[in-house]
Amino acid sequence: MVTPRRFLSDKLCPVRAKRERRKEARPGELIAAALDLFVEKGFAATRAEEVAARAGVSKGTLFLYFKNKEELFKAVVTENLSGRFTEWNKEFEVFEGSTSDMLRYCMRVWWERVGSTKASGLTKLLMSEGSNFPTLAEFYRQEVVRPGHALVRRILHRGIDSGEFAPVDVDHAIYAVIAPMMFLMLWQHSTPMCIDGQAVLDPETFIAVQTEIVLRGLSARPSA
Amino acid sequence: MVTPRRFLSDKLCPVRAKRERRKEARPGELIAAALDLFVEKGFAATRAEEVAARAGVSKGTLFLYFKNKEELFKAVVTENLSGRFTEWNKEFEVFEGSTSDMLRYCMRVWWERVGSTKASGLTKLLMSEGSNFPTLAEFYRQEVVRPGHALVRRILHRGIDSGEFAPVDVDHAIYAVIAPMMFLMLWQHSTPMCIDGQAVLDPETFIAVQTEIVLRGLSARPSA
Amino acid sequence: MVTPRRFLSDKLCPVRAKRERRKEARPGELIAAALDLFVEKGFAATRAEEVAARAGVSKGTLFLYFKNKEELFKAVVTENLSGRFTEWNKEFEVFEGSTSDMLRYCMRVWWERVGSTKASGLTKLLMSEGSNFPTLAEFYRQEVVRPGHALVRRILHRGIDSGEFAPVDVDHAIYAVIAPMMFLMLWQHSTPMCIDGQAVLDPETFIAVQTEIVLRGLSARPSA
Amino acid sequence: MVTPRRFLSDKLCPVRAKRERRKEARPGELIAAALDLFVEKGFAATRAEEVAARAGVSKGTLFLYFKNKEELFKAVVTENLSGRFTEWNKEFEVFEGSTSDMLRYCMRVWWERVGSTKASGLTKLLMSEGSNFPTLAEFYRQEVVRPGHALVRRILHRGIDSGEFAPVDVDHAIYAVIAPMMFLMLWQHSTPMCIDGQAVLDPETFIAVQTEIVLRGLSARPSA
DNA sequence: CATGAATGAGGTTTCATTCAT
DNA sequence: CATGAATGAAACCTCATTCAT
Repeated sequence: MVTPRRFLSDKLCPVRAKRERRKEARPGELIAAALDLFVEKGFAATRAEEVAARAGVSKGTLFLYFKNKEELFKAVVTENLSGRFTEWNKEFEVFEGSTSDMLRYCMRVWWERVGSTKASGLTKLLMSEGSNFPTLAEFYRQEVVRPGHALVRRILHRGIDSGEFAPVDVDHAIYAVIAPMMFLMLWQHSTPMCIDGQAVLDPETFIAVQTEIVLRGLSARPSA
Repeated sequence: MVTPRRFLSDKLCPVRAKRERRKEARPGELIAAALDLFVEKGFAATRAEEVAARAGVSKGTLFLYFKNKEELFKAVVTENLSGRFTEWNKEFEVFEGSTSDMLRYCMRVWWERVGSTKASGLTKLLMSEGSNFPTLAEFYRQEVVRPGHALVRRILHRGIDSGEFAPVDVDHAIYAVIAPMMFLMLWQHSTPMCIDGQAVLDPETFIAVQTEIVLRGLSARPSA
Repeated sequence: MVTPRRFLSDKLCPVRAKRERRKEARPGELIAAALDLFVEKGFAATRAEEVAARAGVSKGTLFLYFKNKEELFKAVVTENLSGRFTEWNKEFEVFEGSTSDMLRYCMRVWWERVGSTKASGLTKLLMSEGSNFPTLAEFYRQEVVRPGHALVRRILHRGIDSGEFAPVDVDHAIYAVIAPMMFLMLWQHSTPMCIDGQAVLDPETFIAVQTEIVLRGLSARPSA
Repeated sequence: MVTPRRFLSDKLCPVRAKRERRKEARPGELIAAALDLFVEKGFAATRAEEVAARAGVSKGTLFLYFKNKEELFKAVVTENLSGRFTEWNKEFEVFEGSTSDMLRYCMRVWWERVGSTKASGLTKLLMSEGSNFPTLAEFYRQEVVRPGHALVRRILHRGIDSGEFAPVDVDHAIYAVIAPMMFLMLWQHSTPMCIDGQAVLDPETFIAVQTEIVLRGLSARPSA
């Protein structure tokens, strides 16, 4: 993220200047702190100063790295969600095996890398506060929803093309795949709603079961 | 929408001054306006003055009827959610028929009277902002979650006692019933997340399908 | 500025409620305080809270009457400068006498009602800070410069049409009239530049002398 | 623009390292950049970092050469205005010819070396912001106003002593000489006030005309 | 009862200045 | 010498809540 102009002298001086190391680490630390707080309290209720404090810097420093709170939020989304789609797209390009396995793999990987992490809270945040912050909502749609849908769409097309899946309206079928993910994300970040905080839903089982249901629904050969 | 406590006396004295009737209607109008705005923008982002304006009164009047914003919110919850449990409990006490039908009826009635109304936005609100307003979260748990769970628990016990349902851990099974409701409420109030606002999920079908799935899961006689 | 809804009851109660009287007086008090401070310190250096304090109210009250600092400034300009042009235009429409006398009258009246008052500081302010606040500069151009030029232009045209003035390029001649005004305004508000604050320039003499010079310059009959 | 104090040694050692020359040029480059920005935006609105950037150095470097923004401003004034008085004083000491010609020369030279340059913006700046920065105002009075007045005063005394000028109160007459200069400086840096930015006033003509007017006014022999 | 003027704590953002490297 | 990361005081503006009328 930062152009390391001192590459040569760094070689000569392997113990990089502490200050400079911090400088490169700062954006990441701030983004991490912001992710925590945004997920915990929402966008509006998170105070810039608190993010800075959690990252161990002062108020002013935050604005040294991010023009304003919205840009900070966008960076959080980019770092934790949209930035990963290129990697995922590549994985799926080289995937060999049935499309059913591909979808299973997709769901599992999503759970491991997003659903079960704090990043899933960002989705909930957008659902709650999106209408109050149209800029953020639009950014999220462009950077996360659109590529996410595209990824799922590709899988569905692959299945249909190969004859594994019945030919359905892909644009609608997408939601059958995404709905369980959405639900899990919401559920996870709404535990305060459960009395006594009982953990009742086993997410991995839920994902597995829902995946099979969806697959059966999509299958070209109707289950007997 | 507001329980008219003086209904009878109104009948006896039909010429009651219009102004006085307005006076009695005030809290209800404020609650209705508040419901709209809370659901639309969330608790924190809703300004007291806007609620008052939508109810056609001045800012000061709002605080005449409700000590503060939190009390207003509690009134909204009471009026739209918790206040209805007594009525529902009664309905279910006199219900005759199989427990499966009872559950089907429960789900349908919930959808008609809550799920499809603005009141369902309150649940989403609590999920989003609950952690920022512990008092409200606690109030909601006591007034809505607890009686809601109790209602479902009673249905499940009835089914188990009658042999219709397999004997399961009721405290956990509750969530199987509630989860689809929760999901629908969240989904409904998060449409901005969908690209192009495609309406994809038919709520009534969703409820029906999920109900049958749950019933099959609960059934004492394993589906062949 | 405020619709007095209580006209009748005011009649019955001639000692208007103190609070309400204040309410109607507030904008004016705030504008007066703002004029003082803007002229004294400039736009950027004047703090909103200080304006409020000088008007005897708190920070928040200022923003009750003016959306933001720029709107406050615009109100100050409107109240003290642009609002007066309609009155002036009328005066000049009914003016009888030579155009030379009309111009003399114009200059004298300008000095009495603007040049010698704090309002003249606004012009200096715009000259200094206009480029930092393009919105304000544009507003001032539309609301003050344009009608001011129009007024002078009309006088010049009248003189030319009547044969008193030589036919000149009016758009340029305007500046011959305005320049002495501008200079006086700047001079007045820049006294700190004079050592020991010696008052050296007698404004009324200056205006009179400059007026005659301009008149001689405009005259149709060349001075012998 | 910067007085190269090491000029001679540079000649003796032409191969002096470029970096060192830069080092000596720094203050001058910073002062030049600061002049530009101060004149363009004013003192308060000019950001230290922007000055540094325009001079091609980092923020820290600026404060290496100038203790703070005020000292930087003083250096700008010294370099562009007060530093020149010694040179001018010398020129006038050796001036031969009538005092009228001396005054004409003075005005012309002032226009060429100050009035028409960016330095003239400093005067406008002080007029606008002087009251917000008393230290700077005082500095300017001591370093520019005082020697400027002294210069003019000497010319007037010379004329009176030689019988060319009528014996007048010199302290007041000074302003007759200075006023046109001030006006031009203000006018020049306030173009945004003109509608459509019409250039109307030809400065050199203005200076020439005003000079003659002043001379006639000062002359010992009343114009016929 | 009803009003709406007034308050002031609290949040975001800017920028001169310092100082470790 | 030079850098630029870090600081924190200060300014603008919002809004829940109070209270005189």
